[in-house]
Amino acid sequence: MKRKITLKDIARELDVSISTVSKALKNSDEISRDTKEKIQAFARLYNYRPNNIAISLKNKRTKNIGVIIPDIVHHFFTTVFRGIEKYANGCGYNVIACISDESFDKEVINMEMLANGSIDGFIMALSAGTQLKKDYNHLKQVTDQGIPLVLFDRVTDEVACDKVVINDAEAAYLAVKKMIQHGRKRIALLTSEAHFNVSEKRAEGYYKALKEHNLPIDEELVLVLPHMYDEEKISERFFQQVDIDAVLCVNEIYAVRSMRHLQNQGKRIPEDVAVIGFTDGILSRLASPSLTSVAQHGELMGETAARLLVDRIEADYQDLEEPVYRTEVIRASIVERESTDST
Amino acid sequence: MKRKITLKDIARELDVSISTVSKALKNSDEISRDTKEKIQAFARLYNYRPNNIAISLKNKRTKNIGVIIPDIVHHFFTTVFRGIEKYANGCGYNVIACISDESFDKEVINMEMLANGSIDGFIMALSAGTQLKKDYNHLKQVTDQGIPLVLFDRVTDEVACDKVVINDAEAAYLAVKKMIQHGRKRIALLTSEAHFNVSEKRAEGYYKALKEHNLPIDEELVLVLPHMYDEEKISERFFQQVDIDAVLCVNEIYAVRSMRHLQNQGKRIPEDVAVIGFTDGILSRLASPSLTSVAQHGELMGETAARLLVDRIEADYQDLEEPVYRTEVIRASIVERESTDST
DNA sequence: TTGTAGGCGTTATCAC
DNA sequence: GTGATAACGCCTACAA
Repeated sequence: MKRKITLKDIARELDVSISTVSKALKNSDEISRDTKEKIQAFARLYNYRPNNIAISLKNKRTKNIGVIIPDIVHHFFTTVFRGIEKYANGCGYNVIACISDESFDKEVINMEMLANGSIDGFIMALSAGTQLKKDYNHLKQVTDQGIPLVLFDRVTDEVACDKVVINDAEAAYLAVKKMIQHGRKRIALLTSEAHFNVSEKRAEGYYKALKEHNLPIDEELVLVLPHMYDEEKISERFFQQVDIDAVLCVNEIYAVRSMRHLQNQGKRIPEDVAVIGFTDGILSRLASPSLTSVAQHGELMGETAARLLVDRIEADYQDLEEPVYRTEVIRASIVERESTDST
Repeated sequence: MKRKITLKDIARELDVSISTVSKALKNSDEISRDTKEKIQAFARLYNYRPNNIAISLKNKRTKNIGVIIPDIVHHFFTTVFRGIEKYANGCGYNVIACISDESFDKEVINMEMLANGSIDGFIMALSAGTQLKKDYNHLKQVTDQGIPLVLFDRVTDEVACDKVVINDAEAAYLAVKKMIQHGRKRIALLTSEAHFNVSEKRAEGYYKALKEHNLPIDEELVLVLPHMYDEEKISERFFQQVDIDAVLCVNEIYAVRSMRHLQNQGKRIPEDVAVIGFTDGILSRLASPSLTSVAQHGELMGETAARLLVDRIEADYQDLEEPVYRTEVIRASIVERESTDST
């Protein structure tokens, strides 16, 4: 087992000083050709690699990005993560991932863990717990220390930082509008509890579309599903009770499940009921009928967030004066499949 | 913007030496009560946190684990990741994630990036590219340097290290056997190219079950799907040509797609054709009919891998002599749903 | 009880 | 051309 070799080791072996070795390996022209060649050959032979940790300490930058997401099982976060990873690796950054599990406490712990020198900046989506508690002190502490932060998807106005969001309200509006234009009149909304602020935005778009087309707003047609609790049964009962000809669901899981319940009741999709979901993931593609859905372009979102962050990290050294924060909007698009009327 | 505060800052402000501060914050009883209280109060006020990087450099351990997975969009890897994260965080470790994207080159680059001091150990599943190339030098280099490595799922005998696998062959065997016992006679296998060694194992179990029950082995019934290339069309044609009463698929995507093709041909599931998939993910649960599938217990797999790794990392300091590597087998189980005959 | 000094691995500055 | 020195932030054996 050959241990890691350091500059010091090389210096000792070759009987030169550490700084000579350092310079030689950087091909500095302060060093004679002979010495450089000797040192470089030796380094290659022993597979010398500079120690990242030491470099981090010296440079006060780690080339690591901390990512905190609420959940990794949801397709959307997974694709965002992938986008971040892709862009970050391209710039020579590693991605340190933490999962808050929708919990405020875990989010705080993870942030503190990473903020003490492990990373150069954060990318995160707020956990449900945090949104519920409306306590953003851990975020403020981080930004106060001058650590760049980019929020995506689940954001808040309370924290000054760069943000990446999708035009949730508008996308929902367009989806509902599309169904209305195809003659649908009784359109249900399946959403999750309001403290997930994206759900709120999507509901907003839903209501707006109804109003604009003079359709009555019937709260009976809106189902707010509790998080992780008996969702299946509740939504099944819901569909037995309401009389509808279309549904908008705030994620693809709800949408696929809705289709199942409706089909079990003998309804045909899309003839009797049209269905649109959010998150254009694998579920939407493989469902039968395949699901029309709002693509959130998670990978692009991740790349954008990573770009904003890296920009901020690398600019930080130049101007220290009151930064102007940006909010980038990723435009969602509707992918039409079999669960809605073809145009 | 209050910058990060260091021991040195505290020492200067309070006019004591750095080591006094260090000791006081560790509550050493070398330091007088008075001094300790003064220092601790000050540290709390300014929210002092030791710099992880400096500690890593000093201790030569980072409390980071590097995880390299081929893909994060597949449900299985996601759940494994989650398991790793869970266990690791519980022991105070962070998880640095890299995605090899099934590419040998990216795998090598990621490993090198992390091996230079960023992490205390690796957990990984081999990329398809690596399995195809059969070049494991990057893994050997890592283990040679004394960095602990745990392989999971996609492993190789060529590298001496801890491993976590599932009993793939046996699970496939049991799945096929179950279908045979229900009277199925013409059982197809949908698998992926052989260099994904798990596919090979699963095929092994398939053949074994057929042989044991004296069913003819008909290569016409085995479809090897190329990776990412026209999978959909190829499998559709396959189902049009063969006459079968059951299918085993090596993942849930294949399985759900198979059901669709079969249903489109007017076949009823499970009456006409029984279907079993691997990976008991959300697709299996939400498919209609819901899919009987082989649960790989990814989260448990991740936890197990993390446990092996942490054990190894923390033992490393005691005994340096030829370690005995372990291979843990996670037992897959069959989750019965609607796509097979109920017992 | 407190402080000094050396070291972790690297780089940058400056002297020889 | 080469080398000594200091510094990044922290820890600790040892000296005072």
